[in-house]
Amino acid sequence: MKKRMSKAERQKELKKKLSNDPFFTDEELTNIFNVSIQTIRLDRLELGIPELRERVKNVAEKNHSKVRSLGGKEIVGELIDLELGKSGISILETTEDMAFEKTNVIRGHHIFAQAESIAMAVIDAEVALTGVANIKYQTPIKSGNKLIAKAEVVRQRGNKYFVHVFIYESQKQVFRGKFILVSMDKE
Amino acid sequence: MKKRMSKAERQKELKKKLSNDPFFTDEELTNIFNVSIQTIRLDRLELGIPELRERVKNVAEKNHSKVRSLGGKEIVGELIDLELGKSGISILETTEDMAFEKTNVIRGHHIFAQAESIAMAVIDAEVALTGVANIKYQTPIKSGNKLIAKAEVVRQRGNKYFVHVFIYESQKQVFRGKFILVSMDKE
DNA sequence: CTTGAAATTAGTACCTGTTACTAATAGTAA
DNA sequence: TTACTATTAGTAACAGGTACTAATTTCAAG
Repeated sequence: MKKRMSKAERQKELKKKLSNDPFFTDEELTNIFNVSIQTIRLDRLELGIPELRERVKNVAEKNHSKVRSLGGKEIVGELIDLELGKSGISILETTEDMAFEKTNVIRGHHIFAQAESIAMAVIDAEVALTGVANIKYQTPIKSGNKLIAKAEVVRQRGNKYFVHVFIYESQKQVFRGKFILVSMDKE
Repeated sequence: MKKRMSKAERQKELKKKLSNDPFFTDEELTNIFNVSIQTIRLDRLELGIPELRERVKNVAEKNHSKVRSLGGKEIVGELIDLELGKSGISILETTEDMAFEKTNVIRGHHIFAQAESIAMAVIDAEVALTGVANIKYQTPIKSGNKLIAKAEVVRQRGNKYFVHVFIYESQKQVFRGKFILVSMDKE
């Protein structure tokens, strides 16, 4: 980036640059755009772009408060009732970032994760592992809806548990699945 | 938090507090623990906890660069081969945060997500939705392993696609699933 | 009670990446 | 040439620290 571009162009570039990488200091930006630090600051002011620390904080806060939809938490959805070894209920508030951008339809694995999650929660064992699952999605679900998952232990044989999970969205069943979970209590 | 606790106790609390909420300034911490700011700084020094800005930056960086294992990206795993409408291959590098803390066994939905993802990728249609999936997990997978998913379109009827997905970990099959995907090209 | 070490507090200089402001200079179009 | 915009320069102040020195408090053991 040697050339000096026009103000408008520079600001457009600046905006883009910072939106997909907010970690630049003003000083680093002076080298990139080959203008003085004052110009950069003026640009940020005009564009309403906050300072580095604010930008970084925003990124951090966004990803911190998020219930870590998947991966982090051991349970997907909010556990609202649990009878260990028998049954359990969980609620999952679906959000935009669980859906396909174009259609707003919730991606299947989120629903699956909620189901798997509640299925494992009801098992009265330290650690469980999904062995086999026979699942059926019934309706596409748009983001913004609350999903209520009900799990029931239907049978137990040795360290194998058979759990049925049904997920509803405003009375309508939208998912059902049969999970076979294997406890691995003693290694 | 009125009481003055022992040094050891305070440091334990401090560590915990900052690990699940890194956004406190030293000054805020003085109020929480009812000690001087110097003590807080000494504690952080002894515990090797960096300053607020560093902590925030770390959170931001972690969640920024991360391939957003699930949710963000439209594809889970790295697409390495694709013949649209026919077949596709993807690789997923499993990491610790996809696994259960205690056992290091990868959580089922990550595997499912990879499978669903590659299944949808091979479909020659703008948007697809998982209709029915009949899946089987075969072996527990420890984190750190590479999963290779192969998807194949076996049949197409109207806007319904039948896709088989197999996932392997070093030659061994660890998952198989049959997906029925419904394209929703024209609303 | 006294002494000595650990723990805590105080205080200062300095650092980064800024905001907020004032003022000078360069570029450009009428 | 003039008027106006864009850019640059420079300074004071701020938050949230680091790094260091030094004083003060606490508290248990002799």
